[in-house]
Amino acid sequence: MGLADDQHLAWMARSFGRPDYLPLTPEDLIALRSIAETVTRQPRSHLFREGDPAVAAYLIESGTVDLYRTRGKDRDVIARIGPGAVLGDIAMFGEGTYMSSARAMGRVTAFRFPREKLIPELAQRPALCLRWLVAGLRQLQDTQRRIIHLMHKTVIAQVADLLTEESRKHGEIELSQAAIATLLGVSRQSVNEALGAIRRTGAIATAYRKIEVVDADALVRIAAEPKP
Amino acid sequence: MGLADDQHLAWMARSFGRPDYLPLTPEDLIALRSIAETVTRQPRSHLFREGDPAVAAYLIESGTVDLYRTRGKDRDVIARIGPGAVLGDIAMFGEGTYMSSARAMGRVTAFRFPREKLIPELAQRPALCLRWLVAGLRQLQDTQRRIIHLMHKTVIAQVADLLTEESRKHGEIELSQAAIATLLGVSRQSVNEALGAIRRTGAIATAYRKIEVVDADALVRIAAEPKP
DNA sequence: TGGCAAGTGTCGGAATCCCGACAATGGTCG
DNA sequence: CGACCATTGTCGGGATTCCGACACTTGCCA
Repeated sequence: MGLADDQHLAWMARSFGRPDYLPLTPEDLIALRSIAETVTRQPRSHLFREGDPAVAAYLIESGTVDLYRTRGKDRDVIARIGPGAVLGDIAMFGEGTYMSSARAMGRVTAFRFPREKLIPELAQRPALCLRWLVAGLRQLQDTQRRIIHLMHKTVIAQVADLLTEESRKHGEIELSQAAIATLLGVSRQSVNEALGAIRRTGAIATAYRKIEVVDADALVRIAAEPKP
Repeated sequence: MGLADDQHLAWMARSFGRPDYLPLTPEDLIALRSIAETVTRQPRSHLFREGDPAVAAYLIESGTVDLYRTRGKDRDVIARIGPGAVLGDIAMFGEGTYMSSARAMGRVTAFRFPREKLIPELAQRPALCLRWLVAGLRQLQDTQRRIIHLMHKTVIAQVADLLTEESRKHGEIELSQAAIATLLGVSRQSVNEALGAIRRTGAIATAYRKIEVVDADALVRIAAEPKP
């Protein structure tokens, strides 16, 4: 698989993968947790690895997890997710393999839903199943809209959008320009150029491997700018 | 809403909207048909219109339906779908409005699943609901892969891919270059250029509002070509 | 302290694509 | 037949992005 393909897969995982996606209501989760296993992971250990058969879905309770794909000897971080995020569900329902690896960054606690337990539970509780279906489709629709907004926009707008999103989730942004480029499926140089342009507007401040959002509103405006 | 936005919406509808998407097994459909209304539409009449509240999903039994969006006085055909296609389900589950209009081209027969009947049915039959869920997510995954393949490719490869797909569905292709451009979210001139390039390879023959696939294999090869 | 790997900033050329404009041709309807 | 609209084919300018290359900075570790 070529480099370009991996870039696109990373882009996809960011756009489609559902970091911080909580498809169910608290009541649903309570029902679900009766069949969940509680798992704890020490830093730098894996929840699952890319290519493993997807036998379970996970719900992060606490801690931070990196989703990444392996390319040769490098790791491309696709997304950094936190509490409330559900991961692995698409691959699990699709009876395929995980599309990325999930590694605990700090100490992580999570709920693990094994497929052989989750499927019967859903089959027994139609309301739960139906809700999961509806939530999933709604999320799909939102994702569609999001992609439209992004895909034919200038690199500057894409970067601004990503920064807005990341800063909302984790305050300060610790991503290298190369990582941002991977997430967006563009070249590193373009990201550099875009960051420079945004910095000149005063919306952000950049440092080594760190970006600080100074003016969030300005950032949103930049992200919304059309391409003409 | 700007022109560019509409282009992207059209692109989305083609990529995400599920023309010719049959998520369920024949057994499932038999169960579903007990709650379906059979509807018949004369040529040029509508199944639903863009913006209508999405109160039902449809399964095409026979005939051809155009999905289009209205832009000012023009109609942008998003997709032309045939028997087996399910439409309107995402909007229906999401409790929103239809994102495009559906108009019968020839005489059309279809099954109509009203929301207030379908939801209880799914709630009563967990297996059916679960299967819909799994099928939907699997389709989502396929779509993701497909988009990755398409999105950072040359216009020529995109056009070749579209032609391959269309010819498989409806033998001969009756689309104007402007329509193709809308479907792909690119400019008409680029489509013209791409068609010319493909024609020169001998893979297709073009005529007024009609394209004939001469060498399907060559077309697939062109669609797979990377961008370097 | 001195490398060394990782990350950043910048340049210029090449490729792709968009956009506006215009001419030429096909189909339709009075 | 003739007017008229839709469609196709083509051109050139301009904008954006990719790519390879290189110098510089930062953080880490022996």
